[in-house]
Formats: sequence, structure tokens, C-alpha cells
Amino acid sequence: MTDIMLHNSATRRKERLIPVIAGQVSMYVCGPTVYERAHLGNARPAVVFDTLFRLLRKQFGAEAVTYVRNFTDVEDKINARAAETGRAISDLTDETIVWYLDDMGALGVLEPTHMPRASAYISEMVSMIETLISRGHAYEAEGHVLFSVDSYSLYGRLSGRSVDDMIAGARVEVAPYKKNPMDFVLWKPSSGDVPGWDSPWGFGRPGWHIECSAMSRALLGEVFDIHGGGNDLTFPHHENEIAQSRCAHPKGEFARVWIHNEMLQVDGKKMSKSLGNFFTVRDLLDQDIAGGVIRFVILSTHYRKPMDWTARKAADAATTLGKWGALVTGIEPAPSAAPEVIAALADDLNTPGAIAALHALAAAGRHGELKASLDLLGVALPDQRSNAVADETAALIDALVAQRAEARAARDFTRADALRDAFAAAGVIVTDTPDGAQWATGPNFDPAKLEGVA
RNA sequence: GGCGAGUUGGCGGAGUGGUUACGCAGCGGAUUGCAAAUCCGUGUACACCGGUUCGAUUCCGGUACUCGCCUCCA
Repeated sequence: MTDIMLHNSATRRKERLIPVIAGQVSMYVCGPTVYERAHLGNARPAVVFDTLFRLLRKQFGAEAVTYVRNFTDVEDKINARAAETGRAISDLTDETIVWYLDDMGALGVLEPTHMPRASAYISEMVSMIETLISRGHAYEAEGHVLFSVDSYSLYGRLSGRSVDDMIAGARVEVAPYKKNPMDFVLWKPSSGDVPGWDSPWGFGRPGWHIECSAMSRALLGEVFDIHGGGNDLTFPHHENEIAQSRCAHPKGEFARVWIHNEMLQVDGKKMSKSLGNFFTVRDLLDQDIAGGVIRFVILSTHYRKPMDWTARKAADAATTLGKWGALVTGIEPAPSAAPEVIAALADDLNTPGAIAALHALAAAGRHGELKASLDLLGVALPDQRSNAVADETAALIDALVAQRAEARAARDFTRADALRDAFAAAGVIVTDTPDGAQWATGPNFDPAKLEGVA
């Protein structure tokens, strides 16, 4: 079996994946906070780690891979959105979760093994916080429980920063009850409409970071193989997760390999909610950009490089997938993806390299392997006639195509070219082959424009 | 200011201490009534300045610029 090499951002080098338990792999990825539609930037990690999930399943067997991606459904942004709209929090989070699964499903993202909701793990969080207090890593102050960064000497190692530097560069006001300005909240009091739970420190709710520590512990244990997420989470979220989990479970290593995807950009700037330069996955799907096309564009750039989304890339991807669709239609997939494709993916998830291998398969006539390889990558080819042409429309087009053939045979090129122009205007793509003309509908298909041509 | 990532031909985008992917576009040709599609052919580009080396785009040091994190963020 091909070794899987992954760039571990904790050690900043490429390492061979050696699972904690031979033959089994466990992976945790930070999932979305659920209060609105996922934007394209949110889709990047979902697609990247889904591709890794697919590779791991291929290499270790589907049953041997445990993949956890949480839903953060306890978070102050959710509370704020619910308050603004007057909706119940559970309505908001339930609806957003359905949207998320729909949208990611359209991108070919498989459902992880477990999709825990933070709200279902409050007691585990409370328990972990109690452990941290008893071990001297956390303290209570004014109804809050704070993690003491001074109690963990390796704090800052993942993100490569020192506590002193961070304090010097801090741009936030420091709460007066913090012993060290970098101490972060594990538990905070709730009042009014804000949701809360009873705890040894009063009625309150957990901080964001402890949620992931508690869920990964509950589902994967004190040590697991891979932890993933966007690189914007490296600090403070992942740094804090490490501090919490390793201090609560000193014998566990927590995550062995850290994988961070780079940001998706628009015009060279990170797509983000705060900048407002985002569009949702649903927006693109509604523009008839196929999920397979979106996924292909995302996979066209290596996950550790910034990637700009452009309409040009989507158009190019649609063209490529359209060609491959024609090659692969009716072809039986090979039993396995091509070795070149697997080798590229096993080399730190080199998806652009894998796509180059796909082009080679297409050129070499290895269409069965092409199909199987596209399946491994999770890229769905667009249906050649996805616009579901009505029977009478199809009959009309067939008739017009036949008329054009007759006109050409009669050397009536004026008539033949007029028909060709009409097809072009209506978004019907006609391709002449040695066996006669074939047609398919294009992205701007508009059957109304064929009226009166006959 | 601190930390991290990046800078590859017209565009997108891999990779490598020497033979210099791949895709798109372009150009030349075949084919075609003319096109489209297809097929064949065609591109020594690696930000800048030093260093190491027989040889560097690839290693080391520095400079510039871009992006990210340092506050919620995938």
C-alpha cells in the first residue's frame, strides 16, 4: 500500500502517516457554526478533508476510518442571530444544519462517521473543565472559568508564538479578572435569553474552544491521528484545544498530525463573513454551476495554497468535465482508481497532480480508470443533458438537425448556416461526427429561441 | 511590531540540484463547403540580490511585494 504523506503543521514538515492503532485512522475536523448558509470559503475544508477521508477509506478500508466533524450549535453568534430574528435557537440551528448537509452533499462531500452537536456534549465539557481546575490548569473568577496559559509551558507551540509576544501585540481589552491576559474562557455565565446549563460555577455556557476538546475526546479518545481545519483556526482555537486536551489528559498526545487548509480568496482577499465579500455555495448552485464543477475548481489548487475563486475557473472546469463526461458515458468504471492518481493524493493530497493524471488517463484512452478516479476524488460529472429536455423539444431539435444535414447534402449552405446560428442562439451544441451530427444542450439553453426556425 | 504562508511561461497550476509537468488560450498543420468538435505539432517560465555547487527555478542568507493569524472566522 502506498504510504500516505501529510504536511503536519505542528512540525512544519511532511510526515508519513502512522496511525495510533495499526490499520485504523481517526480524524477530527472543526465543523461550522450553524446560523447561516455556508459560503464558498467554508466549503474548502469540507471538500479538502472529504477528499482525504475518501483516500483514507480507499487505503485502509471504509470501516477502518473514523471521521468526526462537529456542528457548533452553542455559540454567541447563534444567540445574536436568533435574537435579531426572533427565532428559537433550535429552529435556527436545525435549519442551518439541513442546509449545510444539502449544500455539501451537492459538492460530493460524504457524511462523516460522526457529526456531534456541541449542545449534546455539555456534561462532557463540564467534566473536562472540572478536571482542568483540579489539576491547577484553570480557575474560577466572577462566574467565569478561565484556562491558565501559564500552567501549560507549551502554550503557543503550534502557532509558533510566545505568550509574551502575544501580550505585547494584543489588540483586545483584557478582562480584569484574568490572571494572564492570554487566559481564555472555558465557561461563562448566562442570563436573560441566552441559553445556559447548570454547572458547579452556576448557570452558564461553555466557551467555544472547550467544545471541540470535549467532542473529540468523547468520540475519538485522548489520542487520535489527524486534526484538521482552516489555517485561520490555528490561533487561538487549535492552540487552545491542545492546551485544554493535553492538560486534562496528560497521558494522551491529543492530535498527532495537524492539517490546515489555506484560505479561499476573492480578488486576493480572504472570503469571510466579516469582510462581507462572500457568496454561498447555494448562490453558485442556483447559478447552475454544478456541484462537481465547484468541487473540481477547489481541488485544482493544492490545499495549502491560497486560492482565488473566479468565474473563469468555473467555466474551464465545466468544459473539462463536459469532455470527460462524454468519454466516460456508458463506460464501466475500473475496479480501482489509477495508481498515478492515488500516488498523487497520497503525496500530501496533491489534488492538482491527481487532476494532471486524470488528463493523462483521458488522453491514453484509460476511460474506466478515469471514471473510477473521478469517483475517488468525489467529482461528479455533469449530466450530458442535465436540462431535462422535454420530449417535444428534443423531437424538434432532432428534426432541425436532420434539416441541416439535408441542406448540407443539397449544398444549400445558406440554409445550413442559418440553422447553425439558430442552434448557437438557443444554446444547443451541435457536433458533427463521422456518424452524423450529435447535439447536447449548453449552459445557456433556451428552447424558446428555436420557435419559428423550422 | 511578532508569527506563518506565498511569489513559476499570456492565464491557471504542479514539481525538481542537471533531462525543465499538466490544463486553457495562442500559433502552425490535418480535417471541413466554411466552421465547430477532433487529431498532430509547437512554449527553457520559475520576484530581486548575494552565497554554496561543475551546475540552482529547486539548497542557504538577505531584500521587495502579496496574503493570513495575533479579535469572531473554514
